[in-house]
Amino acid sequence: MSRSGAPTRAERVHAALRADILAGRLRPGARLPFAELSAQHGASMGVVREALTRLAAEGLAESQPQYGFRVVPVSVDDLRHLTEARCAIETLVLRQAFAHGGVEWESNVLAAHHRLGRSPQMAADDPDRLSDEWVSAHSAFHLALLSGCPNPRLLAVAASLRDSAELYRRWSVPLGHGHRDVAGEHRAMLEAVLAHDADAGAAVLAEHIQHTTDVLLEQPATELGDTARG
Amino acid sequence: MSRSGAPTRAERVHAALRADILAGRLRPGARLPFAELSAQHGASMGVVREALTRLAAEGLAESQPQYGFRVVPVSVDDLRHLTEARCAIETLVLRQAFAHGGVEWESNVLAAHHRLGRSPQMAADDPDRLSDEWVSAHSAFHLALLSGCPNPRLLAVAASLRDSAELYRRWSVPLGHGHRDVAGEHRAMLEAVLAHDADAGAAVLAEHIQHTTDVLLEQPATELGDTARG
DNA sequence: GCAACCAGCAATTTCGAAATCTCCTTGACA
DNA sequence: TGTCAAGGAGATTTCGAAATTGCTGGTTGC
Repeated sequence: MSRSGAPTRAERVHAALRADILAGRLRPGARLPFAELSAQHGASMGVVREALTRLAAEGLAESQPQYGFRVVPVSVDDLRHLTEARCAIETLVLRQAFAHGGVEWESNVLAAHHRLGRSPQMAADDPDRLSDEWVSAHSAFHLALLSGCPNPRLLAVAASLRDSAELYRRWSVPLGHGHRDVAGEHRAMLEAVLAHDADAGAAVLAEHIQHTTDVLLEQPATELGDTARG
Repeated sequence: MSRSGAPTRAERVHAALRADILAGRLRPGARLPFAELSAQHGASMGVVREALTRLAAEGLAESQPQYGFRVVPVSVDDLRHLTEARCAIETLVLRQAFAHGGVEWESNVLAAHHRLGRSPQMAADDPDRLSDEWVSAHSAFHLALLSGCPNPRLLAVAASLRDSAELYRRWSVPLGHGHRDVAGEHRAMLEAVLAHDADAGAAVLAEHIQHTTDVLLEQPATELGDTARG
């Protein structure tokens, strides 16, 4: 959005709020009152309004006229739809990456995988929560996978869907802790890339996405239900 | 975004600006100065700012910090990428519509096609410009086609890409006037729907999308070039 | 003659308060 | 006792001006 070295105040608030939502510090469905956010981020209400407007357009918040903004609520149906959309579109993008990606793409994937493998998955202070470092590395690995696709439009769509999924993923991984081999799935993707096997890569990626959702859907409904309305 | 009966001022300005851009009244690359827009729409700069922020997030405008907003520029490369993305994603959505759409879907497509057929394609006052009525009916027909897909996430992605394409379509159709049988392509899609032939429907849709782009790309480069920088 | 610097201007960005609307509480009435 | 209406509190929405930033034109020095 901007390449200048002087980020506007609205951009900073936007980034901070976005991080808060993606990290789960702001619960889905929670209201986002102007006064509180203004004081918290040291900006006027107009600035906060712009940041929230951007978040709403990105699908991370929603606006109800004359009532304010709230973090976008989660729901089982939306998770199903989102998962289906990601399986379809991310595999599509990955196949284009296989078709057009060169040595540089492979190198980036390899590097991102290495960094991911060296990151501790769980936070040091809370073994039930993902570490920020791992989340960052995980996101970077998947982005590296997709970024071999030469079409920025398709890349943007895939990235946007991944962002929305981050809301759900935050709760999925702790729940499925121990029941699955996430690192193995990532390794399988890396091997498919190095072997130039697009079919295998797409299959593993689709399974990877679906698996994360399955873990969450197998949980009692309360896990998703009681956070939907804050 | 809102279902309340009281649209905020920002929403009205947003809708007006969006219509202006999609209709071509605001050229791609043109600056969008606050003072002028404020006076023109009778709203304060803060309101205009929110409207522009939304447009930027939708991909119809772009923001340059400390420099203001401009209508998103067009380019040959972006048109190619956008076309490829639409062919891939819209056919994907259409196939889901075939798989899950019922009688209601078929009826809606039939009705939208009828309305499209009854709309005059070119504006009465200017035979080189599309009529607003036809543009609206055309958009509604394609949306009806896609809306058989039960996945709102996929539908939203497809609709967003169609919006971006509207910027280019505005110039494509007058140029290709006479060289192609748009009505015939639409009829072929309708017949595929009524015959439950997903493969045929997807093929015709992809061809339809690609054809519109080909017409535009065959034109001298000036047509796209001199509007990119206003 | 050319490049760099400085002042002035125009535009965006930011702010805080006034206006408007919604929701909740309180009270009265059937 | 339940229902409805009016009032008040809190929030969002809107506005206009001040502050900041980037650009333009003229001037000075080499």
